[in-house]
Amino acid sequence: MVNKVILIGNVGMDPEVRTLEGGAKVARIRLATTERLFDRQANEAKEHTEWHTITLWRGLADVVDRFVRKGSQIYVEGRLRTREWMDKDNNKRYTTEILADTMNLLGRRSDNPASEGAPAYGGQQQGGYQQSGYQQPTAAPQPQPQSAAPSAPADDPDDLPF
Amino acid sequence: MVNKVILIGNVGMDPEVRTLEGGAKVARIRLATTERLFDRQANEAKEHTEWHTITLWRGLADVVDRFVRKGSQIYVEGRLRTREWMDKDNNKRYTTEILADTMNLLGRRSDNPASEGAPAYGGQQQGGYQQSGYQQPTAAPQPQPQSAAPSAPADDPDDLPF
Amino acid sequence: MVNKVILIGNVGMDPEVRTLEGGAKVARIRLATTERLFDRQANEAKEHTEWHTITLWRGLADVVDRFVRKGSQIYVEGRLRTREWMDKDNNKRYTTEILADTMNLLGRRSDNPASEGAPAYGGQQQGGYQQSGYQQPTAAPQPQPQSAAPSAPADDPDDLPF
Amino acid sequence: MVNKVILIGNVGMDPEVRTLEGGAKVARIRLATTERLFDRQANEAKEHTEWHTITLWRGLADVVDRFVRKGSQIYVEGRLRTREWMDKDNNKRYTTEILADTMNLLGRRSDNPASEGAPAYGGQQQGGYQQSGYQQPTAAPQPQPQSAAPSAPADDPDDLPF
DNA sequence: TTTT
DNA sequence: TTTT
Repeated sequence: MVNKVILIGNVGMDPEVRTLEGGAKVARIRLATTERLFDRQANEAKEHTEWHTITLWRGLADVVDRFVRKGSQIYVEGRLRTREWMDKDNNKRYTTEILADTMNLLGRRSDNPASEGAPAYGGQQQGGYQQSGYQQPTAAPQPQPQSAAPSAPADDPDDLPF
Repeated sequence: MVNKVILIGNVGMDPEVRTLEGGAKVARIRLATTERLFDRQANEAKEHTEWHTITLWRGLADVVDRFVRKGSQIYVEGRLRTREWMDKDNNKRYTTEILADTMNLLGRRSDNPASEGAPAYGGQQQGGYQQSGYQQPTAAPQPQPQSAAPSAPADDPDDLPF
Repeated sequence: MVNKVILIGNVGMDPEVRTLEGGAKVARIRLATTERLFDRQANEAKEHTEWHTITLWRGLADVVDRFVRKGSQIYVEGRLRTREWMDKDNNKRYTTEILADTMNLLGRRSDNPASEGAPAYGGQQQGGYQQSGYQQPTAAPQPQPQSAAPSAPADDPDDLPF
Repeated sequence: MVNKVILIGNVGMDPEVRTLEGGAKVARIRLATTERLFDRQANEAKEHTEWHTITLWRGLADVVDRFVRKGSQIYVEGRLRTREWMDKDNNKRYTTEILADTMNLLGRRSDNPASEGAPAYGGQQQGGYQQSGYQQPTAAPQPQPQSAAPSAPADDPDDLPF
């Protein structure tokens, strides 16, 4: 009932972005998360880097296309998805990936490798808002770097009848 | 940029549910989460119960109305929201609540206090599916107990061009 | 930097539990999370069940051993871990699992398949506390069902100097 | 049973850090999370900034003391905690805060307002490791900027008996 | 009170 | 005010 993944890490290589025949955009990212852990056997600190494959569709793929590069630090929220495929020897193989529901660019805009020589954004306010999700198929054109689309209904807490 | 709350606990009293003039439904729940912690000063285990106020709108409020009762065990995902209000002495006061984005009933259906004398659901499979969110304004009628609405687009991993 | 998985689902088969030569206990669980999604192509609702493999060590493995069975509904918080192994044809293969940091049994105690014919717990209060984590190597003997160990320091908010 | 808050935002002012008589360090941070939402009534996009008060103890307070400043972008994982207090008119008042379990500095080191004129860290690699938690009272000296302490036991997946 |  |  709940299948949630939350990652913060650095992108290992420039993302792959494709457009399907039907017009849907898909992006794939390799993301590294590094943790320190203590090796009980060796009685010493070690570091472990885990590499994640993340798939992003439509609006999120578009944000990736425009703003994510090798080295970008990002936040991803999504779900685990195991795909089944056949290898060259016709053996069933499984690959586990993260299907993204939300993505945010982290750090300052100047951190972003994609900001070098990037489109000017005409000095606009550009929002800096960074929540994005699949929930917004009707997302307006997205001039903001680091952003996909509005995320939530504005149910006014002042209206509360309690 | 990220404001996320994840709670699992027990409902302290029957929820309040209201319908606004405009027709929108709102529900309010008091949820208890209990944790054990170790009191360093006293050198003994203690228990702390935290009480949360959760606001749920529209489809989620409807699920609450039908299936959540005092004693229900639920999963809630949402955001922190601090409301400002004036007390009787005209002092500014603040109240922090959780605005729910998702809610799930936990446990077996028979656990659910709302299941006593509940509508029969015609012996249907009932799925046990429990994801629900505000993202689905177009949610079909929801025959499932423990559920609000479909949660996600079915981007087919088999279509992946990678 | 952040590699977090949060799952709520049902256990697909009785867990495997082993004790290593060094004395450490390990458990492995297969957990199903089911979500409903809407198939855009077919224009119809579908259901997807994702199967997760979860590894739990020491105290958590012990709780699994005693209280988790096929059918149990559990909450798991952990990290993604990809293991590399060689298949029979000497090909490098990868398997992605969840290394658990926390586990909770959900629902009422009577829901728990392990509660049938279970040890009596001497009519004790039994706590019902369900937070558990690897952080507590010094966990006291754990008489509580559904529990591993205290989870948190009791830094007293009343002591706050702010 | 589960009371979890995950925040990513910007620090609104320099943190307050205190040392209690017993020697424990405590820090307090005001953190802003901004989200865009769509106002259904006004039919227009709006922005909402939520301000959170975060309390951090011991090792985390120390990291805050050394590396967090007004403007820092941070990741915080913690729990909701409502404190009761008396106002000047002897009325019971409640304040909800986040008690941090983990904190990470985000962005590149050069982003960090605390890095200006900061201690040199001996030209070291700086690691970029940022997991930190209360779980590690025995943390070794922490030469890394952006870090508190090792986070996890290194249960070796290669040892798995499955 | 932050950031974009 | 819940639950164990």
